[in-house]
Amino acid sequence: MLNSDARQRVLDAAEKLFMERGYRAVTLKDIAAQIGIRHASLYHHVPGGKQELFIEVTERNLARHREGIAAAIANSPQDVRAQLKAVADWLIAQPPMDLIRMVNSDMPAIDPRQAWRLSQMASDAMIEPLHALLKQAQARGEIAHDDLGVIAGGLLGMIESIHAVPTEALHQRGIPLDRHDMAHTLIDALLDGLMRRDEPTT
Amino acid sequence: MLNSDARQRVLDAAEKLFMERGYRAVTLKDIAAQIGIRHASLYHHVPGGKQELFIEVTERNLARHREGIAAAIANSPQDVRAQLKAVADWLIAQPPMDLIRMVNSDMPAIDPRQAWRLSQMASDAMIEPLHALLKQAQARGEIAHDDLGVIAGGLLGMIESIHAVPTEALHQRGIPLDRHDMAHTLIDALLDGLMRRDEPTT
DNA sequence: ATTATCTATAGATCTATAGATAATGC
DNA sequence: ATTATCTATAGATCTATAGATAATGC
Repeated sequence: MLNSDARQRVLDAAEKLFMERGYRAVTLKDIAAQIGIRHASLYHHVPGGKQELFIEVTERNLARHREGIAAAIANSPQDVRAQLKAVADWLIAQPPMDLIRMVNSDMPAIDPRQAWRLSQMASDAMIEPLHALLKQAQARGEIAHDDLGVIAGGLLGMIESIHAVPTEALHQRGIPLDRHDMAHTLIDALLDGLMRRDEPTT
Repeated sequence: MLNSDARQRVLDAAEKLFMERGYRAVTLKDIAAQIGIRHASLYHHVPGGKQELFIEVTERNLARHREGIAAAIANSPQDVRAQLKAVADWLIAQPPMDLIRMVNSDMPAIDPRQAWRLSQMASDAMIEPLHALLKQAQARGEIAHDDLGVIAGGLLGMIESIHAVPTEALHQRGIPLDRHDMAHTLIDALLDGLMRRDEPTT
């Protein structure tokens, strides 16, 4: 069986660790330890070794992101705010997608052609769907901006930055804003703007 | 001489590489190679070894960020937009400050007490100055929001995300938006909001 | 003289392979 | 029988130390 249950456990553990810490910061022993086997046993499921394992699970992760984002949008009303919040909720529930680390640390460590391919996939899976969402909202007249590509990237970075808030920090705070609330706050701010608009004089 | 010229070169190279790729992804050999010496020679300047080197240059980098951000603000007019753009210009000129990677990959790899200390420093150097900037703008009546702490974090993530745009991508584009222009675009968007506001009927 | 670098090497860790043993599915 | 795991080990790489050699500053 080329796609056994055990193989999936290997891929799941590898995906979680690689996405969380990056290619070089994860050893095969770490991955094996997480599912309670010896690292040599990994090769039975992934004969290609560490690099191929990384490439496979990164592809898998990006494909899931593409689907998850698409589903979040599809299950929301035709409204930028609702759609962006649905996307954010989905992203927050995932392991961090650290594109800065991917570009500057992971990609230089693997085969350049594969790196290029993965970078393309990342752009297609993460930036493009957001860009499309924004363009459609613009077509509907909800928003107005002429650099929506740049906005899509910044929006993603803004949402993902919530993954830099350590988990404990959320519990020990006075008013425990959870990650989803934070994401919604950021989206509202970007849509409505921070500038104070003078109230119409009553 | 405890602070020789050669020692500074070591720290500079280490800082650049560690900030770019993260603790585990940089070897002492990488650092030595960048300044054209053998890795064993590093120990003459940094007897504490890799971990202490990482801690020292991370502290240094965070201190520089604190100063650089403060200076950018101090040299700007009292205006949120100008101040934020000055901060962004400074950040864009620095190596990426990948807080997601720091929290999830670098910090778990070093001594927990040092990790806690560095995390505090990062918050003080990066988030606090932005938070203070926003609070003052609010006090001046320029902006209005009641979660400026969250906004400060998101703003930082948004600006830093520009470091995920590969350098080549900037050159091969039709209209070559440079990183500074992108940062300014994002700041304008956050201040003004994306929502279309109906023009006053003429 | 002191400071900076080098060569050589130890010991740990990491990726990967080979071949034996255990578990599972007919 | 086939699939999954294990032990043992090779070879590479990594951090770190020791002691020799080269460069520099009086």
